[in-house]
Amino acid sequence: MAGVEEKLWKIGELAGATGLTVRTLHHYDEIGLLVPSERTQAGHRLYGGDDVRRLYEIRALRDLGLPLQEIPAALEGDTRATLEDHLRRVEQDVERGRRLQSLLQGILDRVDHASGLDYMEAIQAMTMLEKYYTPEQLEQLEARRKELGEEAERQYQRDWDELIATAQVHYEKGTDPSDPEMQQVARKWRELIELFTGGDDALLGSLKTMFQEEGPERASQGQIDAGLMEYVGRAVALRL
Amino acid sequence: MAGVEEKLWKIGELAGATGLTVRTLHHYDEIGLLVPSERTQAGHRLYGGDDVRRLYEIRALRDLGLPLQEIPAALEGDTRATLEDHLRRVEQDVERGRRLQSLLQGILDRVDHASGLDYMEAIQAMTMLEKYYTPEQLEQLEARRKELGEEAERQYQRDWDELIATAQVHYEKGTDPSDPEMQQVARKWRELIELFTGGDDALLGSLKTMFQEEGPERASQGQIDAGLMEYVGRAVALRL
DNA sequence: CTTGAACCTCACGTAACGTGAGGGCCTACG
DNA sequence: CGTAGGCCCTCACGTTACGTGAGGTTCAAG
Repeated sequence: MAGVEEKLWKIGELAGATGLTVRTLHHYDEIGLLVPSERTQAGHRLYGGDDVRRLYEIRALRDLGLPLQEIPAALEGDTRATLEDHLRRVEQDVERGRRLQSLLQGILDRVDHASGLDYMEAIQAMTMLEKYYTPEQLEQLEARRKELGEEAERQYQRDWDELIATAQVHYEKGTDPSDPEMQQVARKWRELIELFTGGDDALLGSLKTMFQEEGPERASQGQIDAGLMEYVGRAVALRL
Repeated sequence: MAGVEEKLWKIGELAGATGLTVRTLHHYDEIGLLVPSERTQAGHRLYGGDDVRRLYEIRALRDLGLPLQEIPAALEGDTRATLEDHLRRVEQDVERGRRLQSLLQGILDRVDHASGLDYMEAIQAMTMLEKYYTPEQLEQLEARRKELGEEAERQYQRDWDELIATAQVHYEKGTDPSDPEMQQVARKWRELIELFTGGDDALLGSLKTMFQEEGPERASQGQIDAGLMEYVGRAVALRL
């Protein structure tokens, strides 16, 4: 079959035919990914049929998100392993993205609905929540919040604000934890927590862990200090 | 309060305290993100309380994946808009990642189970499927394949291979489409397609569109050429 | 006064090209 | 036959968020 000249492509033609840019083909040449098998005397690149076929394969793998560096290996038989590795990376990326997404969503929601909370506080808060609650628990909380609606949530926030203020007053006055008024506070306290956890003991556990490890100030966004927490803790424990 | 000197941090101390590297702080200085408010005579950087607070905010926003370029805006009041934009980008990334994930998974599955299909063919095939089927339809197909199990799928492949071979023979012999033998083929053909679509008309529609726009050769991975397709089409349409 | 630690300023490398800058080659048209 | 486009060539810098030396200065302890 000598004398049968196959078509040779100039770089611009090949670029036009494949939808890639001339610069991209230059780049592939530079890094040795696709070196045209011929050049004209003037140095112009000429791509043969094998080059073109290789380019189509390169583009297919690139479009799958493979790093250019890994494409030669994939074209020489390590396809399976290369693609499996890549899939694992993609899965991890997606997972990270999802966590980030719910984190951001949580921050924006929190700033919308919580009273007087600025962005940095909301970010701190959500970051802490991500640390102590599992993704499922966070979804659970999110779901119940949506179920209750915005008004109920604002009311819930107001109830807490008021309850904490009342407790603070008793704490400063030195009211005994067993005092009926303080026990009334304690009952309401348990009730609000129950409303939050929805009776889920795992959620309650995560909440307690967070308060223990971060301390009441951070866990409550500065609403409850260590002294007040300890005082309320005693009243709640009495269960009179 | 004059004379009350607040603590000034040297770059190494600040790096150690925040978990960042000295190089990172250098970088933030270079790009103007965090310029230390003081320097010693020798040129050593000194960070004041305001600098430290700003750094914590910077780190929080950076950890949310915000580009450094957008952090100044976020720190000066455009927080909401910046975070919302960012959330949208993250959502898009996750979506792209998910599509890519199912594409890769599909390719690997296909190479595992389809007879004699190499990677480039599998990639071509999956890319084409992604073009004609909605993500939901792809999930649906995936789900049913898992439901049926590997053996059933291999059997399904063998059934098609055999049926196409038989049809090819009749096509070449010139058997009339209305011939009982060919009508037998046509019934089996309808049956296998029904098995594939599970009776879902939308799926059937996508399949037909794919065969029309890509042509039988590409859509069938080279198993069915235009002539055979037309011939079988006539036999199937008869419904004797 | 001398070290060793900590600090400084360049400056290159990373991934996959985009975007000129400055300069040859080729072909059609006047 | 000269020239104007059009296509080609080779640098080489810019992008993102730093990592990693190189080479030299300053600080704090002995």
